[in-house]
Amino acid sequence: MTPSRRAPDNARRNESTRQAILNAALELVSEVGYAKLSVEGIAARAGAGKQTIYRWWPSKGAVLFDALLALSGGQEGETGELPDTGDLEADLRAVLRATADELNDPRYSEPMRALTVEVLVDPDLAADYQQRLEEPVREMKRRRLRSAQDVGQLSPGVDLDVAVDMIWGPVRSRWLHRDGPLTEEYVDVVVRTALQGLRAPDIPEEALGDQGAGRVDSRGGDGG
Amino acid sequence: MTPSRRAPDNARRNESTRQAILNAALELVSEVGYAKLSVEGIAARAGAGKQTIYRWWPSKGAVLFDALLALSGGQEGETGELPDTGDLEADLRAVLRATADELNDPRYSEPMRALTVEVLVDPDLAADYQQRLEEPVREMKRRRLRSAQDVGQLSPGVDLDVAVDMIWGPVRSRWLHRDGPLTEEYVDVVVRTALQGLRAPDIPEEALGDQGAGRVDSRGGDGG
Amino acid sequence: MTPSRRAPDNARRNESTRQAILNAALELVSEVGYAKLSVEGIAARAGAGKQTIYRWWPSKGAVLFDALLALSGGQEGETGELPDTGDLEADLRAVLRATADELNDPRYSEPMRALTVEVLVDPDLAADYQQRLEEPVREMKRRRLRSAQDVGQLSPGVDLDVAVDMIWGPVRSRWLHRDGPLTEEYVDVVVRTALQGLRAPDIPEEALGDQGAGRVDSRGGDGG
Amino acid sequence: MTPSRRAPDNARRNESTRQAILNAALELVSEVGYAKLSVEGIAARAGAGKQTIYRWWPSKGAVLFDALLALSGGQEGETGELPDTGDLEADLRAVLRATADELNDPRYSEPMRALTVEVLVDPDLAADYQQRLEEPVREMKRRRLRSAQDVGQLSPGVDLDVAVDMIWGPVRSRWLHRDGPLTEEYVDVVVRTALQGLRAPDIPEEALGDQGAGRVDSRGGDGG
DNA sequence: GGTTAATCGAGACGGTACGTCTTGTCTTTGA
DNA sequence: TCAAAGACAAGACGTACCGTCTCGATTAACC
Repeated sequence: MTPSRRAPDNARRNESTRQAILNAALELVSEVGYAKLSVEGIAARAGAGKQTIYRWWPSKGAVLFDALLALSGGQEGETGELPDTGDLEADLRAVLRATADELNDPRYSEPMRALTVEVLVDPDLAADYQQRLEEPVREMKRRRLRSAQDVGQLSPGVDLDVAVDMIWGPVRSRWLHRDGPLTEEYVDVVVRTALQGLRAPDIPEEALGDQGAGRVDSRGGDGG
Repeated sequence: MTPSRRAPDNARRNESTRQAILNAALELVSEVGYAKLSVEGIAARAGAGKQTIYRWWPSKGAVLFDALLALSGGQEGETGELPDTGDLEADLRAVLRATADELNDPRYSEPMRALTVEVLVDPDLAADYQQRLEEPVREMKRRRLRSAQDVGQLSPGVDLDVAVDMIWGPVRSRWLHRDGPLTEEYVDVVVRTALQGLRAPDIPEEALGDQGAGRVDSRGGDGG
Repeated sequence: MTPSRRAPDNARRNESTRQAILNAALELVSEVGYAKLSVEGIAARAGAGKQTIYRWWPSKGAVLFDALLALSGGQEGETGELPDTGDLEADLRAVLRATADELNDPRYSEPMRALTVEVLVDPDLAADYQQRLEEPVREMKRRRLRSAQDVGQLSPGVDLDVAVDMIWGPVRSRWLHRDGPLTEEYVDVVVRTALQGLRAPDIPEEALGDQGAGRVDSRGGDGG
Repeated sequence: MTPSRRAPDNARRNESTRQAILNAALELVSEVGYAKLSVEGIAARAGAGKQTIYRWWPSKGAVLFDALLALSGGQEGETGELPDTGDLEADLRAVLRATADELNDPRYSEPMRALTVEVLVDPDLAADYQQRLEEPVREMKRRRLRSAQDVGQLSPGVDLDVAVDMIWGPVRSRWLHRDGPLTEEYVDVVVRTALQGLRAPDIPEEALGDQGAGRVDSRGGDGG
């Protein structure tokens, strides 16, 4: 895109100030929570002027978004791939356990929850989020499921977006709404159930390995 | 509970003022959105004093919660039951279609989204919400699923909370995050998949009745 | 005047806060000068909210005006009279010496200079100043001079506004522009010189040529 | 003066940019008034960088001062002389009528008022103004009055600075404070009245009591 | 039925943060 | 090698709401 007449000139941007602002945003959101996060506070903590923030970001949500992206090291377009060992269930289990670990770490989880909530509320931010994070990630998930269809581990008639919803939806939901703890057992059961259905007879215990019983205590104290 | 020294005396409460405040809150949240909803604005619209609001509600989220409860006509404890015709899949289909209809009506949906988001963010409100709405409803869902287990329509080993997550989670998630439209086809596929699993071979078309193909176009324009 | 719907209700005004604001304004204008005087600073020093200032005054100049009025103890309409011992020159000398004393006291002089300058620059404030201070004082001066005309100490043909300008103009000018020190000697000479000019009998009309009468309508519309 | 280490090298100065800046300052001060005049605005209008202004002028007041000097065509030191036809009153009348004409022209008057006010408020600018404009002009006025003393049109005992104040003070005051219109009649009356006072023979010393001599040292260090 | 205590509309108050504006300095870039 | 362009830290502007706090003026309950 040709830089428009009014758009700030990215080349002149002070990178160290940008870093200071993103760090300040992350620190403050951890310390005081998103509701009490303020542009003034970020600027003060970063030793920056407020105008410098307003020059480059449209809202505090956008600052936090960039801060989290930088934290995940995730470079813009770079999506990567989900693991594909040929065993869909095992791969999904690994992926979701890793996700659960991240979501159980408050340093990452609390800012992430704040951002997620802000995205629900700010349509401009939502568009950005959708384009730069949500859609690439969802496509990555679809690719892994398509590959599973190719090798007959997933019904060929299944809509891949529905499949993504069935597998990742419950975990995201439980995390976001704090419906219960995100344990390894929980994600394992979700993966297995999504793939086999609730109606299916229980898998014999011996087939489960050390993942424990098919029935887990999935509800309990939140701890938070 | 004995009324404490400080608690306001419910008996003296002016009911018409209460109604005016709840109505004003609903109107304003539709007109300007939750972010721009303010206690001052509600008071002005309702022709009430700010103190009158602060006397009876701890936050604007709490006002909105009461407003939505009143809107749903739902009286406090009264839970009701999910339909139980003996056919679990048909019953769930009916329930979720009705839910989808509600969530597709912006008059109900937008304030509801606002409240849901506020609950994610305000722990005090969350506790109230959990106790007065979330838990009773979840128990109602669990009861229906338990009944299905009793008649062998659901695997006996399944954790009922996980089951609730598998069935309602994807729909709630898709609605809240605006991942795609909440069509009848979508909820039907979710119900069927949750019960049968993604791995299962496609159900023969003739068995589906007029619900259409097993594969639906579940993604597309949001419509909202 | 009936209080208009939107005007703040003076009865509810917190008098001690008002005093604190006026004091803070006076202190700050002495300490940092008018240019660096800020509404924020006044509010902070007074322990008041900014809105409280904006509720009651339209500008920092207006605050300072009220502060100086309060300082002079001058109650709104109450004008008082200049001394009238029967000796115009002696009376004027006494009055101007007292004025010079005030203007030589920086505690009064510096805020006064700031206000005077602001009046030159802010038309809204100027109107207020004109009505509440300037005009009543000028009328008081005119009254004293009129009385001198009655007893033959001032030429009957002299325009009283010109006379006021001739007597007080040089002093005000020298003070405001810091053209030199305001000593007793200076004001004495100004009084004597002005009166020698003003005391003289009218020049015969025929000697004036076409410059018109000795008495001109020297006051009137400003013309913008 | 030898250019100090820090002073910009005048030889390298871009004259057309300097002109553009002075013109922009004059235009803007007419359009928006001094209060809303900003260095940014001048730079933008002149197509110059802000730094170019800050390099050559210490403040926006200094820019305006130079702009007005350039407008009056007045070259730095060049003072000129007041007319001297031998008739003091006629000469003063002519000079003050011309002054009044200038002050009645808003194109000149409004920037001039702005500058005058700024001089009252900015000591650095005041020093410059005093040295480059005020004092040379006052000396010019003194010269004319001294010449009048020599031919007996002005009392020999009169302090020339007081005389200048008596003649020009009321006009400057009336203009600056918008006390009334600056008509030909007004300036004529001021001149006549002032001269009648100043022309009079000195009052015998013994009549003055202890107020001291008729001639006072009315000028001197400001002390501030 | 009169007393009395709480609620009500209203809105001032001390605050915090907003998003904008300007200042004066520093940095990059293009001619 | 200079000047335009403009990013930057700083901080005031005037506005919007926050949640608390008086005010009188109704109510409503209890004597």
